[in-house]
Amino acid sequence: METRELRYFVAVAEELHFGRAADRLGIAQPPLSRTIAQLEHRLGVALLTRTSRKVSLTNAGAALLDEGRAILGAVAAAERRARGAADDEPGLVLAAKAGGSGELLAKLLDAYAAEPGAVPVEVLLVESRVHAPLLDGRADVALMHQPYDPTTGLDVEVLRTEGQVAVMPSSHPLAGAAQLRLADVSSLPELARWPEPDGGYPDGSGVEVRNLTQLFQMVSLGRAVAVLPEIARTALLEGMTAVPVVDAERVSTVIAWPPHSRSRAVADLVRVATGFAEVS
Amino acid sequence: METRELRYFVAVAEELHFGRAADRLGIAQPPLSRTIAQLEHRLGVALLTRTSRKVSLTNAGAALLDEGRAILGAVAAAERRARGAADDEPGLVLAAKAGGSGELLAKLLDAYAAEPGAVPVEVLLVESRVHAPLLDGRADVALMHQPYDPTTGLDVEVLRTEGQVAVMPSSHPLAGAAQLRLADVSSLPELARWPEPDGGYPDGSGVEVRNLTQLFQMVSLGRAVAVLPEIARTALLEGMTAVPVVDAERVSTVIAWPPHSRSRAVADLVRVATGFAEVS
DNA sequence: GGCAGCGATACCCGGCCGGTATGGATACCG
DNA sequence: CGGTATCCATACCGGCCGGGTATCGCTGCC
Repeated sequence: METRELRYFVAVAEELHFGRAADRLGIAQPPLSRTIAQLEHRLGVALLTRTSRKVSLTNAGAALLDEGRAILGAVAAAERRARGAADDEPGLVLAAKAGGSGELLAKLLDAYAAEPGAVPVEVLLVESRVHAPLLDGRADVALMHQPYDPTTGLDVEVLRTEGQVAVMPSSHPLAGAAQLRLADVSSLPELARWPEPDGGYPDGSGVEVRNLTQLFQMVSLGRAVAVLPEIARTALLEGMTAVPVVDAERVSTVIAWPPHSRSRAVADLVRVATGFAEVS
Repeated sequence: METRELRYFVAVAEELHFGRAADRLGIAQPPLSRTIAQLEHRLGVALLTRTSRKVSLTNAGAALLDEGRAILGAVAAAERRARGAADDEPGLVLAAKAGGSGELLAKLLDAYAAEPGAVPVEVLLVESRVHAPLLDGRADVALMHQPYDPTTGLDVEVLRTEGQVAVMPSSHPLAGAAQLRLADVSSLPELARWPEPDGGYPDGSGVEVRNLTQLFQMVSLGRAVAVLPEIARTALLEGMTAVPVVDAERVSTVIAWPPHSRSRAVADLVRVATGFAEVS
């Protein structure tokens, strides 16, 4: 199976339309049809069922779509990393969620910079989907949060685990409580909504926010409530209160890297991170 | 980058010899040289340094070799799984180390079989390198042991963690001890040697064994000593003694599966495994 | 200095990838 | 109910590229 075939198949499987897929690939439709047919023939299984009006995936097709996407990502990552490794380990790229664990990040960078043999670390701040830059090779390491960020296909080490707090305006009826349960909060109409992995928002009446700055502004305006890791306490603004949510799932801050990364620098960074996470 | 190019590059990088690599690939040497040169040109980096007497890897080449092997494995796995998914989820293949955690395995199979919607489970017993069948698609799930088996690039759940014991002939001078430290055992000349991941054996004077049956036989013959997870106690033969090694690293039995495996059956099996591991 | 080994280069051929034109099936519409 | 638009498959053709053989150039080594 060649990556060309895989690219073509993924395009068709995503569009479920040969014409549009061919368009997206920048080729004509007939060669695309032919290539898919050849692929199916060589695999010995049908990947798509097509009537002349509708294309849909078979089981085998669905499986191949999943794996194919991962493979194409890995190929892109391999190319990028091979190019990057050419100029003698020029530095690391660390991805982190903007506004995430700022203090931990700062400590990590400082501690690593003090290591003998440390290389320059570039920080790549992303709004969401922190794992994406790891999978396509734009970053070498990432700080992520379980269970929020998918860590599938990555190697991880847990750095810190913490409970969660409900962050709300100090004027909120629940702000006086010593502690809350998830049920108290989850049904609130002003519960802020975060983007799903696909970029859309879940249903609900709360405001839609994309990052912590927006959220905090909304909370301080009295228009939102959210459940966040305890560390968010350190960033509270005027007029905001945090109340522990005792039965909320515990959140782990993890450091993650792609498997098969034998880079000395990544190994050092992970060691430093896990090392000082224990004493702090 | 096409998988053909990657296959060719990996062959050359492993052989460090264009002629032998071409032979292994079943093609002539000139097209191979040309393909590698094209790949380097497109990537914009040198992957190999060749004098007319010696071929060696550059940094970029070493990086690409690692990732390339993983990608080729993933491609093979994708093909196999696509073929497998064709006949409507015919069953699961579970890989486990032969003689490993037999009792846990039996309980797992029983518990899963009792689940509603359970599919037939085929057990693939392997001598070593349990992760290999997962990576190339021959198995869907595996029981592995951390830190012995590499779990890089896999998703895992820990099932059980246990200490280790030194297994030795009852006649051994240390057999009377209530407990031992690693230092007491690691320097023994009769310490059995296991294959490394590459199939070779480490240096030492102890016997070379390939599986538990061989090892136990050697121990009962008075010719070997080994450090094993506690569970090995249940399988001791006549004339063998197990003594706890208090400072040995704790060993975790984990259930592992390839990332991006959305199969219902795998999810069920993992749930069952983690569920009863807690109560047992 | 001759020779053996190895990778690079030169050149040719055939297959395959991509293009255009067209066919056949199906849903939709007047 | 026939016409039409849409969409995938088929037929056919041309150019590129992947693979082959022959050979060159370089480098250790006896």
